[in-house]
Amino acid sequence: MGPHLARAVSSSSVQPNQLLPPTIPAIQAAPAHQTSMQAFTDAILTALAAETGLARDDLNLETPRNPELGDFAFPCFPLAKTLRKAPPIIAQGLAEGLTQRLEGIEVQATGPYLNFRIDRPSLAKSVIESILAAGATYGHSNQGAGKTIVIDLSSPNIAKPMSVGHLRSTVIGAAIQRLHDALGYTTVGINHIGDWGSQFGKLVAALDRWGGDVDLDNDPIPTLLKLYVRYHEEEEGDPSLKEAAAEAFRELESGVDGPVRAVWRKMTTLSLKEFDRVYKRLGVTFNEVRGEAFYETYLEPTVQRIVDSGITEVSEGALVVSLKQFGENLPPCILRKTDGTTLYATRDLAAVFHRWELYSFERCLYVVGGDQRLHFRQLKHVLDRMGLDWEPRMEHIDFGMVRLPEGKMSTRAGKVVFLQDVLDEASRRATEIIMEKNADLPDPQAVGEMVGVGAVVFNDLKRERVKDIAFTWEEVLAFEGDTGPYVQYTHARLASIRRKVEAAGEGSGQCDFAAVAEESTLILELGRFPAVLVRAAADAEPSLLTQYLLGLCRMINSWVARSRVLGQEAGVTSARLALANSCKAVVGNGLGLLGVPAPEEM
RNA sequence: GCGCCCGUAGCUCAGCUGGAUAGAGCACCGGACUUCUAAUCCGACGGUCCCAGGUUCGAGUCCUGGCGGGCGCACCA
Repeated sequence: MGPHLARAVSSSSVQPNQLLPPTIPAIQAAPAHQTSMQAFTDAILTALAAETGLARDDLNLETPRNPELGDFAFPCFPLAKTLRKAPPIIAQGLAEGLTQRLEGIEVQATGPYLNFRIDRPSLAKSVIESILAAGATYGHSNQGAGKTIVIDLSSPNIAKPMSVGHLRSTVIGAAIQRLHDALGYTTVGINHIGDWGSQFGKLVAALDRWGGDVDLDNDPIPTLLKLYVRYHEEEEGDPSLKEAAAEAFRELESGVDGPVRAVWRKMTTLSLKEFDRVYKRLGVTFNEVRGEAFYETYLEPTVQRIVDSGITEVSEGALVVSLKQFGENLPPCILRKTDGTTLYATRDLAAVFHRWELYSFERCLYVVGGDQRLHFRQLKHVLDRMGLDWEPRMEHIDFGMVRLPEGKMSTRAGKVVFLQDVLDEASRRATEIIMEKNADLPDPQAVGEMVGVGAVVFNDLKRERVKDIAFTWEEVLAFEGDTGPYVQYTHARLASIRRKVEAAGEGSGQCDFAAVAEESTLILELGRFPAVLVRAAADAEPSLLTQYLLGLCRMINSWVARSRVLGQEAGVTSARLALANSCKAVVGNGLGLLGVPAPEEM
């Protein structure tokens, strides 16, 4: 079980504005063992360094496209210049010396490449044993020990239902957090709730005017949404509404704890309660759930601090930081409007200062849509102008928009797909399929929820973050091919194999690793898992993991279709079971990090 | 108008931070369930890697300029 699951507090028990401790890395963090694969690559690199006289860090191994050629390859092109020889000659020349230095690794020069092939049985033994020894922590490490990663994720606006668009920040952010947890970082997941701003003036004013007609306690969010839309519409013909909304926000921001604030507080509480139901289904928890309102008391000091740094100016009545030096057409960052109230940017600056002071983070990742690139660029430029050297640690982890085939989603215009509906439908469809395919399964509803929600989550994490997604029901409800259920199914089959073999009393003897030695592409892929996690975390790119799992499962299913575990010679069954269990561990760990449930049966 | 992001098979996407013959899934076609889950597997089909230059021993990958799509451009969040 990953450290992230050890987080003591779930969002469902969190009150707004409550400060909670960050996650603490597990005491018996993943063993600092060198992964099996690194042992081999290290040996090769050391030998190469010795043979060429070059620094190890300058040498790079790659994987041959064609696995027949070898397990690892070293292209000799870069050496051609310094050695003044043709790459194939160099490869030829190095091969002999390397062969002598490397035991159990075959070296072959193929044209300009040096190809390395690890002795099959030792590869199988080494990788499988190291996976089974690490179990649920295989791929984990403590490389991030002592470093804190702050992740700003999900961040819905209260009084609005979550759309499929909100899923992305939540699911991508949560995966990034789990990846860092697995690598031993201390992580702080912050849900920065949008509960502040002039839009809430409108809502308060709307409730003030028509609140008597509606029942807020029952189905609060759609009710609030309707009020908001109505206010927007009627505002056109009645300018007094606009003034009433502005007045309400001014009162809200003035800090007076009067009726306006009471209404606002009620909206917030009701909305958070609704959101928690979705978070629970997604298996997402936060270390801090904080509204923008939390930073209320930090706004003045923040503005003052920026003013004191001498970079502000008054332009057209507003207090701004000019960013002209970063681009002629770059708009300034506005800290305070003409009427004295603050903006989104002001609150985000207050938040990032607060986070820096609290955590001295290694990175502070904002998992926010790509439509806000300019906003984050501006914030970073402000930090830069203030001369803060930690500015590069603030990163906008942007992602593509979810669009409908007919265009951009708009809650106000009713062109929107609600997350709740997607999860419900996916869960229902999955349950239906289960009852049809696996009638004996005890709790089809529960498993259907795992598979349905898993499909939706996996689908969102499948492609590169920055790519836009055109929402189609057909795609989120796909359960075959490159989908979450495909990976879950692979896991369930492996679990089934283990159950059957154990029930038959087989597979407990000595492993004959030669029996699985030829599955080297699969085994090499299993060995790559730790490196995938490292890269996915560094790039804040969960799709590296989803894509890896899809490829791995293709190999696994192909192998399972070809070889049978049960009923072989004892050493063979044991070895195959060990391989199956290794596969199950990797798939299970991978799914866990993505936040996709890994059912034992489906 | 300016800026940022994206452009790979009919569709949705990979392509390991410049390397060997560009790979999957979906769709379509053909095959495999008396044996550990057929949400699977095996096979066939499918490509001017948007276009034009440039850098390099080598470019889908880097640079420049176009084209197409998306997003954004001071008192919204």
